[in-house]
Amino acid sequence: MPEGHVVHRQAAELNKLFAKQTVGVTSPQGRFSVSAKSVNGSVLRRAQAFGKHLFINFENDKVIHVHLGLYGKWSFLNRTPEPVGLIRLQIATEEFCAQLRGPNACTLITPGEVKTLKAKIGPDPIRKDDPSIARAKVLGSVTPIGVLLMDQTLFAGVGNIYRAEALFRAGVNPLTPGKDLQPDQFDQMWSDLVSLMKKGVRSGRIDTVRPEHMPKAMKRAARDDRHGGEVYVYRRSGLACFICSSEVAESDMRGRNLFWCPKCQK
DNA sequence: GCCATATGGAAAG
DNA sequence: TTTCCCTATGGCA
Repeated sequence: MPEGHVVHRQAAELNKLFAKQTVGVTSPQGRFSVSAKSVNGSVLRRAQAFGKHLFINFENDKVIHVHLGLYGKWSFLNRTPEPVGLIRLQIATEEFCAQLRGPNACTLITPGEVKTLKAKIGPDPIRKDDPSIARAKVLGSVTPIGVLLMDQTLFAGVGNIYRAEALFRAGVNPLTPGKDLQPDQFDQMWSDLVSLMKKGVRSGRIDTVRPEHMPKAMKRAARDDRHGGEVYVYRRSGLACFICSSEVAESDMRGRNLFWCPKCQK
């Protein structure tokens, strides 16, 4: 259940363990067996992340495309254990093993399909992509910025946590139409996402609380910590805002949980 | 044991 | 706009 920073870490981990090596590729669960066979025993060239999409390149132009969706998960091990649970894809050498469970997508695709997919992925803050086209679309859109931030053609790799936190840090109400944003506000949020998400790649956590607010954040209830970092509003509904002490709000936005501070984000 | 929930996205209606 | 998919986990009987 990752956002973009985790996918970039997973690509790096796959490269560290397997790049340029001959690997065993299997599908203990069976659902990916036919495709796994076609790359089993071949050389894994490299893995790369674009937003939340992962591409694992093998020799002979074979590519496995993985998207974790809500439930997908990678495990990295320094041995190959007996399969536990439903393992869609397993990549292994004598030394290391990577296991993939519950992905939204795990398919063998052609170079043409890679191209089509990549063309649909918007600028990724972690890749330092140029956001100017997305910027123009956002600043001309009547759609709420809270919805736009989840649009992967505009902000690749941003998920529900980074959305909530970037909006909070910018002091922007999620319902604000894109066209009502000041251009400065877009630029500030974009550069904020770049630094927050790159920090996330380094640490493997989502930490968004500024140093001056950390004392309050450290006193939070344990239940807020499920995502593994320190945040202002994500999953903190009903609790006191670290800045103004009013209750953090929660609602549904296009089928996803939305968190924000009604006072700090007018 | 059963049920609700989750950092997502595509397909169906 | 709603439904569906995929899996693991935590809370509660």
